Amino acid sequence: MNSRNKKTAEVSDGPVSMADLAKELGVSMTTVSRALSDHYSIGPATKQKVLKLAKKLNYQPNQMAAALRKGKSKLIGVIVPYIEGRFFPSVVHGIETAARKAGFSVIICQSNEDVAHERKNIETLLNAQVAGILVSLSRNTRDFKHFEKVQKRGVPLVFFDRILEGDNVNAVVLNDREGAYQTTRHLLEQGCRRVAHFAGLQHLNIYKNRRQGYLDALRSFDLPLDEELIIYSDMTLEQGVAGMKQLLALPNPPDGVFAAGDSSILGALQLLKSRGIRVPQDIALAGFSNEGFTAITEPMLTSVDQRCEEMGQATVRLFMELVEAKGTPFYQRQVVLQPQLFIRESSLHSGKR
Amino acid sequence: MNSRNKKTAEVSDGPVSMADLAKELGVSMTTVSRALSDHYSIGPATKQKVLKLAKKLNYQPNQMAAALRKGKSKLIGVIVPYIEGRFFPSVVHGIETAARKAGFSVIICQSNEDVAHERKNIETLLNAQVAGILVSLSRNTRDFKHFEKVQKRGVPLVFFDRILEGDNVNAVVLNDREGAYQTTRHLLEQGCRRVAHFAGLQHLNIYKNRRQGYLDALRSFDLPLDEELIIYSDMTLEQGVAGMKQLLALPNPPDGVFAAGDSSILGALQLLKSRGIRVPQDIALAGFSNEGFTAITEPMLTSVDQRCEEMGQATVRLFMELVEAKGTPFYQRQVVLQPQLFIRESSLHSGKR
DNA sequence: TTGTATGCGTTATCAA
DNA sequence: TTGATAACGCATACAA
Repeated sequence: MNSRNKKTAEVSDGPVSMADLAKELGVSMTTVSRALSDHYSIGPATKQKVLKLAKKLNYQPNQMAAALRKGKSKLIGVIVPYIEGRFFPSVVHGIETAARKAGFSVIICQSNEDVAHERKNIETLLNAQVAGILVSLSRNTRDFKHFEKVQKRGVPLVFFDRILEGDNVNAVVLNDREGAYQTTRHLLEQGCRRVAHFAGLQHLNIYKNRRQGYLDALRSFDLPLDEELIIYSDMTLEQGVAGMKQLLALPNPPDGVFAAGDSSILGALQLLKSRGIRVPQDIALAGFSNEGFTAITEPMLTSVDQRCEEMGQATVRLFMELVEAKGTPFYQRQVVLQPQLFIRESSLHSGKR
Repeated sequence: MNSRNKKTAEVSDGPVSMADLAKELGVSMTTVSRALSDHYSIGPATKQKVLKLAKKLNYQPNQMAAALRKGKSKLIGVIVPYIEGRFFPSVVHGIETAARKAGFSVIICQSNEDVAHERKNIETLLNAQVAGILVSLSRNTRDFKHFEKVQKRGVPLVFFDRILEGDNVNAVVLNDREGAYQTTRHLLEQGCRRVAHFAGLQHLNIYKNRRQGYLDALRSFDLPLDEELIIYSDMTLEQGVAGMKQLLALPNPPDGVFAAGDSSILGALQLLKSRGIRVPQDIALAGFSNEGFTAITEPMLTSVDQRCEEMGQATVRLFMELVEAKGTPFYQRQVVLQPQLFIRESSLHSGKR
């Protein structure tokens, strides 16, 4: 016998189970289960009866039990390097919104830019029986090993933004190359002839591609590549300051800078202002990410928007496709979002150069 | 018989269960369970044996099963109005970090500033058998009803930042009143004598308390309260612009503004600059939240830091206390964090006024 | 169309 | 110190 006495019409709180409904109605649990899950073989009358009582008693399915039984929960695991700045919070926002619409909840994990954390996160999420894992790689992730376990278990895996290229994976990315190309071309079209580039870690797809786009644009203008105009760093604000100093110290300084990140271009702007160098007249600037502050600085900073929300939504959508394509063994898809260039004062001038 | 054949020394992927370990070692599941959960009644020898094999076979406990059995998972539910700007992402960052350290994962929910969503979030989290719920209220939450179910179920509930006052709840808040008091006093000490206030929705504790702090400071300087100097709004940037216009149109405009939010003070700054009014010489400004952009504007904006990270950590810590105080029926605690005023150019002047 | 019985992987109760 | 066994709540194969 059960420890708590079975409720009849009695108002008792605590979760109502399918067994409770079955007992109350004098039917089997199977019937209740079928009614609730909209199964095909069930009489419309019984179904209504069950649903009505379920509503009346405020029945709430125990997700854990269902998950245990099915080996899959209604949880989606998300791994991001961190939750700060504009990009990741916005993507997570998009993911959460889209996931909830599809009936999933979202578990958040941070890798703290560390592959060891990332590995642990994977374990955690698999133990939680998540229905899928969405991940943007930590900066020091360089191989795919810890993700193989996920695939072996048949858990849908979607990468976004920071991915390992070359591998056949499902991913949602921004067309970083195109964004960088457009931005650099824009600077050239404004009259710049020596455009420098603040580049990020080149093993990350996003920074590699942004550099490529920069190079593409130079080539399209038949301009030579000058390696001393490319400064590699983590692109913090401080490194932007330092990079700009370095560029100004060149015998032939640039007349424009395209940075693969906004913080560094902000640093550059601050340095230039402190030295009385005019932006954009003397040196034009453009960044990447469309951070909130780009519309606040003076002059306002030209930058590339990464479609954070859309990326989150697209990632969930791709996950859903994987869930539905269950049968298809090697469903593979890459979604590429188009960046949007926001042209602001820092790169606009009246074409005197 | 099982569908998949029991592994012996065979290398087979797929999760290893306690039963697998038991079979392999020729002991009972109970023993394995005890060894793994560090139970007291188990021989050190057997324990080691079990742990060793567990490590070797990379045993991973199925959290769902444990959760189902115990009625509680290792998941913490977090409900925030949205995941954007500086505050909520940072708090979530702090929560996630602290929670993971304690062995919990975090499920994120957004209420989208809507109490109906908030109700749904509660249901979702309860169905997921979360071990606790941490919540910062939506702006239109005005009663406590939907949280009673949580308490009835004995699920620890901690509010942070935006709370319902008066009720006996567990909460972590910033001392908003003190922060506002310090900031306003600072403006007064700088020589301001007519300080205006951009106030937020007064049914929210945070904005009510910030207004109180403002009033406290005026009183401490024996200054009269002039209601036309208090502008109520949602404190967006646009409303900051509009509010500033309204203040300038007064027969006797203010010489300082303290805003309960940074966006609105930014709006004010932009308007003042566009009209050639000097900040801080003509009008001094100070905001609240210490948003990233406050250190970027010209002049840089004085603002109050809300200790986002600490708030997240403190909230998790309070949750953990509740878990441990399981026995104590009416454990109640409020944690109050001290704000930190960052004084920047927008409020500093050489004391000529 | 409905019901019976079993198992998902743990933990807890009781007995040995 | 150990083990056998029964739940937790749900979903499904199979029988009726």
